[in-house]
Amino acid sequence: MRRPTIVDIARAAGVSKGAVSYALNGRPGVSEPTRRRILEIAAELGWAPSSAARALSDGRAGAIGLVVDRPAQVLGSEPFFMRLIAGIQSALAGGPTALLLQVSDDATAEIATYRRWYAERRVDGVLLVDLRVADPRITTVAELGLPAVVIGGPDDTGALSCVWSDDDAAMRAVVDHLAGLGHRRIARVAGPAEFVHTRARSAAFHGAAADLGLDGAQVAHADYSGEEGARLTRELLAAPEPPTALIFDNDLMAVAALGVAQDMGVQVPDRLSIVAWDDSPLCRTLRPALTAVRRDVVDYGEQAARLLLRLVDGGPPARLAASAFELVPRGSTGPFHPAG
Amino acid sequence: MRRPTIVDIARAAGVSKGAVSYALNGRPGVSEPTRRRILEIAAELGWAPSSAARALSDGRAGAIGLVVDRPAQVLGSEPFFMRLIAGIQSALAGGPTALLLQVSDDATAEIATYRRWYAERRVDGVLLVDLRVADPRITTVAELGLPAVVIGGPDDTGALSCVWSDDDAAMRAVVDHLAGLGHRRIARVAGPAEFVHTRARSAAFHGAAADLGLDGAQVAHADYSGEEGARLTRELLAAPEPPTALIFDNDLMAVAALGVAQDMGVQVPDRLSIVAWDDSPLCRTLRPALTAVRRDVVDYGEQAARLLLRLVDGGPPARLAASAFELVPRGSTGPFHPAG
DNA sequence: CCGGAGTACAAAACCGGTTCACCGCAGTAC
DNA sequence: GTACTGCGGTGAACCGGTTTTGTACTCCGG
Repeated sequence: MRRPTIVDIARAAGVSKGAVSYALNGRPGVSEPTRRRILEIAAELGWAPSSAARALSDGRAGAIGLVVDRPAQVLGSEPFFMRLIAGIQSALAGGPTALLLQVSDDATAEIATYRRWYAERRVDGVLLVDLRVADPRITTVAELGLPAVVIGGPDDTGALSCVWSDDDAAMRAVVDHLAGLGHRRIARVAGPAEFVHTRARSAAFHGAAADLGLDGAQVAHADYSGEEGARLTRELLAAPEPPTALIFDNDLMAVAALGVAQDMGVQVPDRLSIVAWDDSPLCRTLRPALTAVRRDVVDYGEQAARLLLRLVDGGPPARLAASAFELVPRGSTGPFHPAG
Repeated sequence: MRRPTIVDIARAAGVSKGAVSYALNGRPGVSEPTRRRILEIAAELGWAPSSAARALSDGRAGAIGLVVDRPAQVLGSEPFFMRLIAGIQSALAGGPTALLLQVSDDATAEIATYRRWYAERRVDGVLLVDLRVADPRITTVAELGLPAVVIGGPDDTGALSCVWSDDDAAMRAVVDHLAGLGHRRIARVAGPAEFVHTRARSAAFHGAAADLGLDGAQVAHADYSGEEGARLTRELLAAPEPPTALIFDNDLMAVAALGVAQDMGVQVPDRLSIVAWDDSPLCRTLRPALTAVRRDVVDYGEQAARLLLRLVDGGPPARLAASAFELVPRGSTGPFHPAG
């Protein structure tokens, strides 16, 4: 049962290859009856265009690429990526474009992947996630002329298109929320400082704290692991004047903090408030449930993929703001009660 | 800066296309000096073979496909998939094969994806995950003659190759562990019954319980969400003679159980022991830390991808046992202490 | 000195599509 | 009646590789 080609269709219909191609692509050049006959035969034979042949002929790969550069361990516990991918898919669904995924282990390999994909004409464009400060990927894709959309930004993206989420506004909402509950000493346990979104949030954090006249605002950097989250929480709480509220860059570190607080006999939320970044089923499920900053990650990915498709199609570059963050207050935040 | 083709190389070297192809592929047909010259020029020009042209010519797509068919929400909170993908990647790393990923929302769409990938010659083979009872994918890929490796099994895989993990032995280890701590009434909160691995674990669970003469063994099915995990835990614990140990099919439901137990004033592990399936950073991080069943998921994916590559290369079908499960006892399991 | 084998390459066919150039024919304008 | 136009198609070139076939030349034995 060989896979049929347009030659098979042409033979069956008694026309030339070219006519079949016109008919199948809905272009002028064949009469209506002929077109119908060809389409019928194609359907009957179960024909689908060879992606390789089409790619070779029209110079389109029919695929976009995404490289995710985080350790496998971390990836597993970050709901963000899978939801992002689901969103990308929904933008691609039904269309002729597929998603090429690469999970990398270091930034150099990631760059090499982009170069290889470009050289092999495997992708028509790429999505860049986890933007770093002075990210070499920016210059690489620009140099190659490879269409790209940064998921993140809008700073430090060079001239590239991007879809960004307003971390600044979200962070201000969080700090407002905590300050409104009476907190004055707030600490942030962030991801690696090399990520642009980490810096953006830290800047927003300091800005909001300054605006509100909060004195004890401090930032500590971790690697998103529970271990480091626990360690930093312990250190912060052991200080002479410990913070009364902590803002974490992911849910896992917040979970670790919950455990540390329990070990140290610090009641949450009465003696310590906790906020997680990016809401997740886990945040909802924990006791106390975690106050979290939610955004529509699926939509985020969908918008990025859509923009990339337009870009590949020759559309103009753009810098889109994705749907806004939303603060979801839950049991892990509350007024500070010194006496427990 | 056009991407160089072998014609460019041929012109620069003053030889024919054919000679360049021979040289680049290390086949006889060109002299050593000529080969060296060609390779040098190719390197200098930064040449890489067009995947489309190669695919068209040798009938290989240079890619394998994976369809994951779970709701985006669930996917995000299951560390399994990302780690599996990381493993697949490490088998593909350095080679000429890429990974095509599809996140689907229903089984019908998944089947359609396989058919389309086959018809478009987009992939050389596929990986099947989350095997279902009487899974239509099995017959589909068999009918198409599309090389496939089932990640799961070894039952219900038809004639397909598979890489499986010994859920039976793992479950027996868990039940032994709990029985050794004195537990007699054990319940299992499982994933959907349509998954083969769910059934396998349930069968093993009942088998182990029977072997040990445990009377109160029961299984309840959920959808992996915290909500259902919480609901079923509440129901189970509200029974006249509630189980003293619960085994969950993922970590999120176990987290929910922890919360419910806390709400009901049931101490873990003194009055209730909890076991999670597939260890995760979350299990380590929680207080109490969750006793869990660990397996090397990255290796699992790597083995599956390797087997598929061999299959695509004409290798014989195989049914491989992946690296074994390991029970990791932590604070969530212990002897039953009626008096707290 | 000739036939046969082997070497090192050239030339062309092929994979399965798209697209361009051309062509016969009917209808129409003049 | 002729020239022009548009329609509906054919045939071939082309995309960038691989593979097959063909060929010029060298080396060797007899």
